[in-house]
Amino acid sequence: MSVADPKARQNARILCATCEIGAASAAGSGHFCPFVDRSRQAGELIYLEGEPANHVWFVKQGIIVLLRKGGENNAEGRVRAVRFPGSFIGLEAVVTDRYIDSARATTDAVLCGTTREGVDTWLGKKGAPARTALELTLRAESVDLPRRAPPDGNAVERVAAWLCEEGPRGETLTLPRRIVADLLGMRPETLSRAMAILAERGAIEVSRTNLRIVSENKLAELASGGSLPSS
Amino acid sequence: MSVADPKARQNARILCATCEIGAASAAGSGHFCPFVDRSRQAGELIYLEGEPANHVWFVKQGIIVLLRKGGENNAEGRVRAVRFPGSFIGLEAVVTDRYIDSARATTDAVLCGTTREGVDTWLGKKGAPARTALELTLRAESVDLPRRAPPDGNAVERVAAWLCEEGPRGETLTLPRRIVADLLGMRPETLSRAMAILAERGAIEVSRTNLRIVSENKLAELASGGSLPSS
DNA sequence: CGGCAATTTGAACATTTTCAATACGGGTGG
DNA sequence: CCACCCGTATTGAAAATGTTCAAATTGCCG
Repeated sequence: MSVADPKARQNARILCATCEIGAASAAGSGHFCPFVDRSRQAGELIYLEGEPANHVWFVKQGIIVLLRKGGENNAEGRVRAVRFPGSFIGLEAVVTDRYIDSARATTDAVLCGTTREGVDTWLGKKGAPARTALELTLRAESVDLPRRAPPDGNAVERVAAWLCEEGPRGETLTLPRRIVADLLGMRPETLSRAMAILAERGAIEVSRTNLRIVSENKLAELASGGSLPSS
Repeated sequence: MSVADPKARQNARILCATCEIGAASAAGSGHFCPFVDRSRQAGELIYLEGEPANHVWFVKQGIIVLLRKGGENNAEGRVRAVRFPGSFIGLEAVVTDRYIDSARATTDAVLCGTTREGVDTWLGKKGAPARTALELTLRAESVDLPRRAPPDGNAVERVAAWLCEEGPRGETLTLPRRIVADLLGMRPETLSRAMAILAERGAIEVSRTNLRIVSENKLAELASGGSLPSS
């Protein structure tokens, strides 16, 4: 079969001489590259979801997984994406205070890192088109909720978790149920049943066209599997 | 409860006078904004996954859903994300030839659009730091496969679809099964069983540590529910 | 060579999907 | 302004699917 040697990309290493970041630095305002090499061992945690986003990294070698737990439940978070050499990780630092995922090296890795201020300077003038586009893109990505599947909790828990996150923003509550169901990785019928249960438990009030959060506490509790499961 | 009026954001409209894009344009090389207003009706398709990415849009008003079908199966694609005023859609045009999602207005909407060349000029010099970062971010995003869930097909179909997309790149084949399972929205045990079935059907060969694609055709067939389901 | 961790396998159980039928609610035309 | 229609949302019951938990296997690393 045509699969390339699996080790090839894993061992590939970006050198400063040929690095896009290095090249960009020469073209940028700073005229020098603020990123500094740093090695990580396989399995090592690079940063943790929710902690202050003080650093941004560029992957030069190795494979990094991004995990997101979203709500406050499920202990460790699930893998959301995989990053290879040539990608940034933690770039959300440009638009948020805290990391939106955890990052962990799955192989020995070489990362080039700099501080939040470092990238801030490196990116050039705020309000420039490319920088504005970058920020809007990162911002959109940071509120995208990872596609949820049964391993993330059952239907009721996922709906409750979603309402905890999205509810306060209030925007998505008017979306057609079919769309919400898609986002939560379930069928409209399942969403409907889950909302009926949340309503029955007094966490929300639903009509066919409206949805009102009655108790954020109850919602949070149900999101993490609380309340008697009953039946 | 504290949910803002649901209609508020939906009817909010960004004006050129206060638009980030407009402001950025003044700061940019072009010194004028290449984006032009265009209205869309609720339900209207804005662009289709896979078609040439000739335009980029900025959402000024309304709610847009992004759908992705990924493989060749499931007819219409599932909602992957929701975009509100203040976001770009179709910005992948900067790094790819074709749209990676379909976009559809769920409410009446006002979009500001320009051509691929338009943004290209607007973004400023290629190789500048902010632009490089933008491109790397978009590229990473465009290969991210959305977390999968049962509505996307059963376990066997999802694994087969994943192998069809990722297999040729070969990079992810070496990832620990537990990580792959997470990405596919299933438990490691379920992944294991699914791969056993694919192997039994002659689509792949698996050992505990290796995975080789034997027949891409069979894989594609199984990805779309083909072959006798048997049991 | 031995121990550990990841993967595989098995069987019972829980959940979700399905498919069909019903009930709404908004929009249309009279 | 009201009756009627149509598509979306809800409900029900059976079937399919995935999860769970435990046990066995295997490969890797020291």
